[in-house]
Amino acid sequence: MSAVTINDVAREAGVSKKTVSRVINNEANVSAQTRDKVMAVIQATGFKRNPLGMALAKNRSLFIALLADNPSPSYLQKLQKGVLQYCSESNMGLFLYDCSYRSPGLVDEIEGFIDNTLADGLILVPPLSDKKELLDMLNRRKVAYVRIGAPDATLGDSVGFDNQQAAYELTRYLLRLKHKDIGFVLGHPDQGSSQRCEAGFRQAYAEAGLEFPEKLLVQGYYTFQSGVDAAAVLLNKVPRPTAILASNDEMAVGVLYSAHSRGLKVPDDISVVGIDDIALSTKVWPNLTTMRQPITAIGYRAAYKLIRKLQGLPDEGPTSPDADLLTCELIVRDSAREPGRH
Amino acid sequence: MSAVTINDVAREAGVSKKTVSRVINNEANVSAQTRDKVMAVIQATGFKRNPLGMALAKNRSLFIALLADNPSPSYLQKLQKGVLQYCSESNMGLFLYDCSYRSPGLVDEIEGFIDNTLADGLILVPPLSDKKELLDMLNRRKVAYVRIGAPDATLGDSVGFDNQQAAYELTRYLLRLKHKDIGFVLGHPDQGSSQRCEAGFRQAYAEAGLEFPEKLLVQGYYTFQSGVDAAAVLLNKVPRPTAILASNDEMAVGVLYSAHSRGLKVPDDISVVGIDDIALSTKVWPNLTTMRQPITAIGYRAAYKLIRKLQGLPDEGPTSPDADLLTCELIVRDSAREPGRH
DNA sequence: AAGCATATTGACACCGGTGTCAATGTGTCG
DNA sequence: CGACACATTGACACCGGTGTCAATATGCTT
Repeated sequence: MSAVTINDVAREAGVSKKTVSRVINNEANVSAQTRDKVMAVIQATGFKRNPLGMALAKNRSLFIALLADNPSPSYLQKLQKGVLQYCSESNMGLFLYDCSYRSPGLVDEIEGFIDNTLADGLILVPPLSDKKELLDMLNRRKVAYVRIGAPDATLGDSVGFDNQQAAYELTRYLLRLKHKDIGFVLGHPDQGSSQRCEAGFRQAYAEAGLEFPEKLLVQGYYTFQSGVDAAAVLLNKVPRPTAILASNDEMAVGVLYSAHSRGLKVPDDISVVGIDDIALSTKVWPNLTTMRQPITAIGYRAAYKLIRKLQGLPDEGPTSPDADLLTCELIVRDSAREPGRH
Repeated sequence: MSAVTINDVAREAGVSKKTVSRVINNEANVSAQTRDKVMAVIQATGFKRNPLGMALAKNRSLFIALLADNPSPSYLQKLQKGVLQYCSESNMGLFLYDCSYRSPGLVDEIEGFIDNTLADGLILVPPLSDKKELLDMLNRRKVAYVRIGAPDATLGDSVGFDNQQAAYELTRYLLRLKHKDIGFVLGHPDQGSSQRCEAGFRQAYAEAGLEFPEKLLVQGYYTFQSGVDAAAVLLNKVPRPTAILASNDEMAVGVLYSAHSRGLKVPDDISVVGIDDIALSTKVWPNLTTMRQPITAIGYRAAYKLIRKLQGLPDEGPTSPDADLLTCELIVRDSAREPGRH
């Protein structure tokens, strides 16, 4: 145990606790002489302030929590990494909490979690970040939070990326490759991102003056399995689409799997593309062509926003209104090419 | 904020704080009448005890931390899930801390983390769980921990699974399929598990009365990329091995990738098997034949052991000496078959 | 040198619980 | 009925910090 307390330091330095407190908090109005003396004792004794004592006194725990249900482990992993990074830099602890989006007691469960940990703030991962009842509870309890996902002025701070843009550009890329019959795998119907992706597909078709292939739009749920299932439907269509665009990479990998398992070659027989660029995307063969979402950067920025807010410090990041809508980037790899060059 | 404190409850119920404390801690020697009265007030007010106040008073934070560096995200994900599950059940918070095994300041960094969070105990994921300096520091600081990995009486509590057995059985499976030239991808040389795997390979060959193919033993590091690289070496051998066994699935997936990218068909041209059974193993094509390690169960049990110890309660799990060495199971999927049936 | 503003410091209460110990109340026994 | 064991309860200090405010020291003005 870090046995040495503020009292020990005070006694040793011959000053009051409060003065030591002033020194360790870098407060003004401490004479240089006193400060040096106290600092010397702190150095000598190896004093570290006890976060629990401080938390109790300040009514601020110095912990934040990452709340997630688990659509794509690979995505979460990257996000977590970014969050953790800023937490380390700012000496905040990160709690992890897994919950089930569909659980009926979800809001109560999370309320219990907050009571148990007194986390100062939360980072909400989709689909939790769209859950109105949850946000209501947090607002009522005055728990700070930052949402991962598209900005929505009515829902509070968020950091996300532009799904519509991503889907739009990716569709344009496929159209440019001369694909016309493109199958689309939608995301989870409850999540706003899914609708924005769809809007992006449609926008690209509209701009190209092509009719949108309504029959090739299949529901997915952002999971690997839903990608497999959606592909099973699309690959049975006659004529078969020459390319499939999934709303995230987790599903795109499912599509890839489905194609392989019925003997199709990717990209010779069919092109497959996704959105996100998760670790998984470069572990499958062929590597996935995708729109890169800066997931780790999003996690980092979300933690930054939350912690700065908790500290009462201004957000000193980029100040443009779109600063929290990070941009995507087309990553061309090996899973898509022009059709019919078999 | 959970505005209602123990003082409010005490005032409302007309008893002392201490009596309320007794009630919420289920202590003996409180009259039924008093208990009921206090309980009623607790119900009515929705009182929840403040974990920080309690932590400070008891000098126990009610948090544990999962310390990991990150060899295989998919593995960590599963482990984390098990740990989280027991934490939820026992109302403990779980901190996450990412660190780099190779960082020279690792031990100090972790010591700083402990000072910052006052975590009661740690769960150490390999390769951290084999790091002697780290364990020494934790012992000196009297921080409780449970290691994930093979039992080693000199290193403290651990939960793990029997790598040697896994590698042994998997090798036997390949030999039974009539493979003779099997390439082996070792794990990280610093980790005990890697040596145990190797021992398992050798044991299976020895029992079968076959000479062990020393030339087909290639170093890996438990990462995807190291699997890709090791496979590149093995697939260039003449004659080419008919099967490759990687010491974990993350590397096996790398092998799979390597095989695909040079136009080999799995399992027609070459069989590939791994150990662990992570989520990734069923997202690639073909699905990986592997030895299933009950990763989530290991995480759960590790959290159980740690938390029971912190609570001063006995470990009521299975009492056999091998209780913490969980057994593996062969999962036959599509990545291995008899050689030469092309 | 007196008068005043300002810098420095510490005493003390407080955050929300728990531990110790003494002060009661209650029951049993002789 | 007195003596004693034991159950019940509360007063108070304490865990390790921070906030408030008053006391003292210092510097500047006139």
